Amino acid sequence: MSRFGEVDDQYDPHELERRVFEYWDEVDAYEQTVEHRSDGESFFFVDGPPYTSGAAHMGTTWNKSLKDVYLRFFRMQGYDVTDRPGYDMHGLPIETRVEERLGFENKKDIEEYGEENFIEACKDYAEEQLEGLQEDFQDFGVWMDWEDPYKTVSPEYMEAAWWGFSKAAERGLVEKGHRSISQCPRCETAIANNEVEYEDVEDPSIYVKFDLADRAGKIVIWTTTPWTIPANTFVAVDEEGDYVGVRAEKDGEEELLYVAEAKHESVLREGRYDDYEIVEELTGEELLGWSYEHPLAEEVPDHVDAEGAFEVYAAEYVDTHGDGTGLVHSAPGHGEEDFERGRELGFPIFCPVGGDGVYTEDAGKYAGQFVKDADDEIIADLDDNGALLASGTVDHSYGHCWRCDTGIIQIVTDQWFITITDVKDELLENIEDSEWHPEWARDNRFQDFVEEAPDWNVSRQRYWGTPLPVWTPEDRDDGAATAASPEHADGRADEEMIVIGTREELAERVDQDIDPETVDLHKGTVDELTITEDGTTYSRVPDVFDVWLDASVASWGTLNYPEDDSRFDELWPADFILEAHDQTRGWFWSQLGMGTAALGDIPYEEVLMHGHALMPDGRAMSKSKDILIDPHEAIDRHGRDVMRMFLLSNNPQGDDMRFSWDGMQTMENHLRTLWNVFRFPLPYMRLDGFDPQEVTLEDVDGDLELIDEWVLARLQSTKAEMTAAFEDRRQDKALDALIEFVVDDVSRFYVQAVRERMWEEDDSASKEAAYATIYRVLRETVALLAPYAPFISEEIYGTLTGDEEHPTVHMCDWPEIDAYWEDEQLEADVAHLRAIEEAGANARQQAGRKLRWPVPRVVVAADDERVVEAVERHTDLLADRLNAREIELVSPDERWGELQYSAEADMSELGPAFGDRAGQVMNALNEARIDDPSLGALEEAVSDVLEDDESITDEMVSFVTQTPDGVAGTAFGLNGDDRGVAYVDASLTDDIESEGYAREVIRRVQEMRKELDLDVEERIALDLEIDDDRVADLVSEREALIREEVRADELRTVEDGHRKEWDVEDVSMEIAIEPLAAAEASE
RNA sequence: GGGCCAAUAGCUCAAUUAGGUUGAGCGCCACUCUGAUAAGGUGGAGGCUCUCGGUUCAAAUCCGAGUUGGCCCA
Repeated sequence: MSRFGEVDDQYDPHELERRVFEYWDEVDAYEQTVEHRSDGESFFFVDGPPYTSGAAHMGTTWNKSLKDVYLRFFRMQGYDVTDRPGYDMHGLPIETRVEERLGFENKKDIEEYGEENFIEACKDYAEEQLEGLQEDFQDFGVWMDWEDPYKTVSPEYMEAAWWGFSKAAERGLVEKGHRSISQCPRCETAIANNEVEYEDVEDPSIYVKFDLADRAGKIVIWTTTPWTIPANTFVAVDEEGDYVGVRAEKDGEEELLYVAEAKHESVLREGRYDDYEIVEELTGEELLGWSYEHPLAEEVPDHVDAEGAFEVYAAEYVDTHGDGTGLVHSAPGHGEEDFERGRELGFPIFCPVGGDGVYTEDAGKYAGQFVKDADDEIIADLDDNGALLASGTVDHSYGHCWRCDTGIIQIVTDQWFITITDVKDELLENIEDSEWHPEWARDNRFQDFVEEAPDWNVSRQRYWGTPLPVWTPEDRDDGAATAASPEHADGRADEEMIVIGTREELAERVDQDIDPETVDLHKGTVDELTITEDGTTYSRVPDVFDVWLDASVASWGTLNYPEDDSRFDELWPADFILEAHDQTRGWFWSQLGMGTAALGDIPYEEVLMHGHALMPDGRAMSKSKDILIDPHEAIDRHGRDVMRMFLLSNNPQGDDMRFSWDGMQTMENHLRTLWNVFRFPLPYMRLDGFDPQEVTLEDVDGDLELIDEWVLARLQSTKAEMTAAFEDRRQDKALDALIEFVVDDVSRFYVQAVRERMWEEDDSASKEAAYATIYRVLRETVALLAPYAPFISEEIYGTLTGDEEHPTVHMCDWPEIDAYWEDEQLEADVAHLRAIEEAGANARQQAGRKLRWPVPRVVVAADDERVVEAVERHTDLLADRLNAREIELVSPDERWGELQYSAEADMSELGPAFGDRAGQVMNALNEARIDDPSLGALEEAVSDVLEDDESITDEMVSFVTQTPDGVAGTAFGLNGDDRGVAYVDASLTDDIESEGYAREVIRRVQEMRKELDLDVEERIALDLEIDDDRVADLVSEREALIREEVRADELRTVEDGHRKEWDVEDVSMEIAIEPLAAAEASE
């Protein structure tokens, strides 16, 4: 780009972004930036891989924008940043999508289609989705290594998963277990607890009476899963709970029922008993050992038959005040807690249900039925058997498969586990080694989650995943999970298993001949491989890994470790990761678990945890319900920089972000302001041939004016504030600081103040100083903005620097604070002056005097010395900004005449002094009006509310001036504290009217010049006719001023020019102008 | 059902680690200004600080119990 070249009049994000994309491509901006930092200190960032189903939504967009802003920031700070993006491409979600595409209903369809074909289809689908995501991310302006993303389906990445798992196995943390798990009966696989999604559904709610075997009466249980009754093995009670025996009467018949004392009324109400009477009070302990009869003993002849079954036992999971009856039907073949307790009690694990949710032959009468379909029949049978006390329905939340939305069932199957509960202490210690933003996410939420976490079931009975690298002896049944295999009830690891860690090891040990360089590790290939050692042949366990395991190894998978071990030692663990809060149960957790199990360490040092993107009305976005804001629409409406700025202006620490079109518009306005600030000095610099390399700020130091020094001081404190905010991981606060600087300080104040210097036609030191100042300000501002809005920053940078600096702004260093230009006092001074100016403008408006008209004087009544200092040091600047002929200062210990006073109360003083009457005293003080600002006068004015011995002290009040007639006054303050009052004396003199009218004329001529679209330098002839003779005289006194300002070389009658009638303060004027250039050119 | 977080102007958020008369930006309305300006300036409307209790002379702030939303867990 050529320096100070012509730029668009209007900020046009789409055209600009298109140009910048082209430019980046042309100069290999990304590659050059990476190369530029290749000698820097390493910074290891790991990308949490998005799942490759569906397009980028606003949440993903926010996430990637956050990553981009921090990676760019770290780069600008000099780090050599690892920025390899990743994609999570295996797993059930993709399988279900592909099943939908192919019209499959269940696993049988897949088997018929062919496992290998299905895996191929899944791979194609994932790659297809990846392309879409990748295009989106690039389109958002995110700079990562798009040429070489890590993919969880690549051989080297799958090897990283194998390696991690094998390290965990070496540490004895891998075992095959016979456990109660959540099973999706449609997908026919176990799913992890964190894949279970809870939804409100209507289920049966039944109360069942179990006949006691060796005594009179019945115990009553409650369940919402009638289909688990066939597997009932025992009933649990709370040992310390209170229970009652109730003699209940219905239709003339009496029954003796045992339930928790706290629940007896509600249970009897459910059973619609006519009357009842408590006949016995017992503790849970007294119920222990009571035996009962299985209510479906005949229907399920193969039911549990073991010593001690069908008796009452104590269990911790019983609550005598919760739902139900205080007696809990327990089936170790189903529920997780039942299973644990059943195993403690040494019961066989009876689970008459297969992985597809269909009852097996063990279920007797119900064999072959899907369990949920059997509920009605079971309820009817219980009723027939006289065991049903009540039957209804209940609305409650029940677990569903996260992908296909099928209700899950709890069954006991064989699964492979990483027994992270064995290293729970280590996990909790490792958490301490990580720094989280926000802190509470680690100390409360994550720690709680880890403390509660059960062993990690890593096996899935599916196809599209990383195969378990486990081989077991062929003659044993270690295959896909089968229900009910009581012989494995101890659930310990198989001593004879072989766990393979790398492809090389695989090639060495398998019987078949394979090439480790080219072997694909998916099921299609590895299922065929066997290992024969010491006369035993081992075959592979057919399961694949839980997809969370894939992502859990990203910290070394990103480095292609173990295949490539060149960087692992130097880089691992990750310096920084950044994801949304749902990842506490996901990636934050799986990485901690895997890192600890495999290497004994947490794989990341710093976590930035952001929230979710919500709809403008606060609802969660949901693609399936079509409740969403599409990032592409946001870009279409406002452009990429604006969308990024909006997203990045939100707090990234834990809080959710509400999308807002207003917020987007605001950001566009800010960028437009920046654009205007940027393009304002360009024509002047171009005209004067300003060369920032020749004329640096340091060269013009002696010619800098106060306002220049001030804006430079503000630039230093803005950099300090931004750097601190970035280091605190609050890029939103950093952006706020930058916007305030650009919009408030540079655009509204500095540029307003220097424009006249830039208009000067002759060369001047002051103009050069202003050029150098604004150049430095803009040059550093675009560097500060670059991580947020990389496109507009690039264009501005290119226009400012031409070929003199880096090819791209993103190679710049993060601007450092230059102590030389720091000036806190000046910043504070100007803050005071701006407050006074603002008050003065207000007072002017009250007095009906426009800024264009000078006023004879402005009186500043200062409340404190700091204001006095500021005004004394910068009187001229203040007079200029307020267009006042004179500034008069009234110091704090003086009074300006003709003023009245009131008092403002300070509640922090009144409170302790007056107690509960403080409010009353405050009101009296606020309403008081006195001529003399003394405590005595004030006390007199509020004497009604004061008691005899009470007085008002200095600390309690501050006096406030009341505006006298003829002068308008407005209080000014800083940070909410009053610092004084600015009074504008708006009286008129001939001289003032002369200048006022002259300025009115100038402004109208300027507007007419603009209407003709004249160049700034264009000379004109001016024709001015004013009806009012007095005003005409006043204006003619300022003829020279007018001619200079509007560049009127000639004052004469204009025949054919641009002519207009104006009404100025009720005086009508006729103005005509004509450019002289045309005439000159023709001569 | 449990845990964590949030709740302040129409919207987004502040309110100085530890109570003291609730503020800003955006949006809206009116007026005004304009040779960088789809800008700017001034004013206005808009708040039982989610509810109910408690502590205190005094609570947006501290404590307790709820309500709503988000996430997590069961």
